[in-house]
Amino acid sequence: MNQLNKLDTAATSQSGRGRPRDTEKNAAIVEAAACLFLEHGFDGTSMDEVAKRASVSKQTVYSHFSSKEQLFSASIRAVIEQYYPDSVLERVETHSLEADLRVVCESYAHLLMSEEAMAMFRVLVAAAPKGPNLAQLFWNAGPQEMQDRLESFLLSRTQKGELVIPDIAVASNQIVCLLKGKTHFMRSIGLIDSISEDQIQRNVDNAVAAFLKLYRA
Amino acid sequence: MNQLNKLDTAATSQSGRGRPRDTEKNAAIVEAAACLFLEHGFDGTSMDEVAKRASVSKQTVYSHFSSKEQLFSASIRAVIEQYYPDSVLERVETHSLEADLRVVCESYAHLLMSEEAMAMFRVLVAAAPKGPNLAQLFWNAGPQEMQDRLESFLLSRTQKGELVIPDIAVASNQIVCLLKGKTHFMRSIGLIDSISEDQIQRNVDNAVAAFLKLYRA
DNA sequence: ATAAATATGGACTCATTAGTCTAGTATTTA
DNA sequence: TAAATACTAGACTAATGAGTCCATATTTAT
Repeated sequence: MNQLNKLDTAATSQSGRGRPRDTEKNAAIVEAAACLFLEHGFDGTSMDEVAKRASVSKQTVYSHFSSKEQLFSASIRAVIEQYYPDSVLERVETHSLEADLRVVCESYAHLLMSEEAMAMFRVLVAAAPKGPNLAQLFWNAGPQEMQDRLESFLLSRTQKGELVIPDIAVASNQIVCLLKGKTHFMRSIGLIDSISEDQIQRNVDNAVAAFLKLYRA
Repeated sequence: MNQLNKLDTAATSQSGRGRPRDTEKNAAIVEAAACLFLEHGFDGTSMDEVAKRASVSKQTVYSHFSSKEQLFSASIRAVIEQYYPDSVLERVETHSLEADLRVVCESYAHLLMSEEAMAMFRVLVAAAPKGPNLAQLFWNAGPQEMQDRLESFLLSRTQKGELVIPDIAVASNQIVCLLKGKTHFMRSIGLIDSISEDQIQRNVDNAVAAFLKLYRA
């Protein structure tokens, strides 16, 4: 299997003269590829399918992206980039600690368990042998970002004296783990293929309760 | 992709007459297949490789297993069956609650994070589209089994009055989640490819500390 | 013995798929 | 207007891999 390294450059030349590449077609290709890769994985997606879905000739695909690996990389990157976990934290109405914590947890639980996040996770698991580049990218844009915001939330509540947390990094990690529960694992291996709002709420309940018992001042 | 259903019968006929199938060859095939599937996944493993590795002709492979899917299923099943999470719980010397809990957690953390468990997880994630059969099998033999034993341990300590646990199922789940921490996730996507004893210990420390704070009488 | 089954190794079919090539058309800039 | 590049449709190459076939040898029950 090809590694997915720094060698991953854009396709062909790009000097002023001649007809420029069609950016809409480029977008269509990336969009189609992202969709197919996320649904069927790397091996399960053929370049012909991508071309067809993007309503573009196969040659055009290869004119924009030099190889399947490169298209894969670009597509996953694109998905990750547009994947802004919106910052609930800045919109939290300060009612009570518990109420706010609940809002944050609910929001994160939905994000963690979304169809898109699960699909991304599965694809990255399958792509793991191709090297850590994509995984790193995803980690920074997704989980790490989320964790940072969570930590700043916890920090502010600590400074208010509402929480007492010896190690904030550990604490925010615990929240995430508790929110996933066993559900994330079970969905990953296809043991269950959707999650009910009910189940999410149960996870949130347990996480919030446990967290408050651990760290409430 | 073929589903992996009940239709999964053994290969050909099996009536008294004629040369019987060589059970050693059968074992060699399963062994080779299991090893290759776990290392390279379903798509990444070819039947020729399996035959070669088992020192057997390709035809023999097909005489024992009617298709690649069936061989896959049989191999993974075999691995799962020989996968007895040994019962630390019955060998726990009753010192203190904390000491015993620590032993149990350490043992489970090592199991959860073992190369074999991670490989199995990755394979099952990739095989998820083939249906929940294998996932179910794995779940029952692995995580579920582990959880049951953990619950009985917690129950006995509850009955001794050392712990106060409103919902034992939830509690044992929490232990497992805390033991995995973010490490399991990161390894799944290949962001890190091995785990240090040190990191395991940190996870155990955190899990035990949190758990005792939550449930100690 | 003889029939029925397995085992071997290698050749074989057939489908899929990444990637290339060609020939013609459409755009864009110098 | 001419050179340069992009886009299209489809044919093409080359490799890979699942599954089959065959001739031959071996093992077993009747």
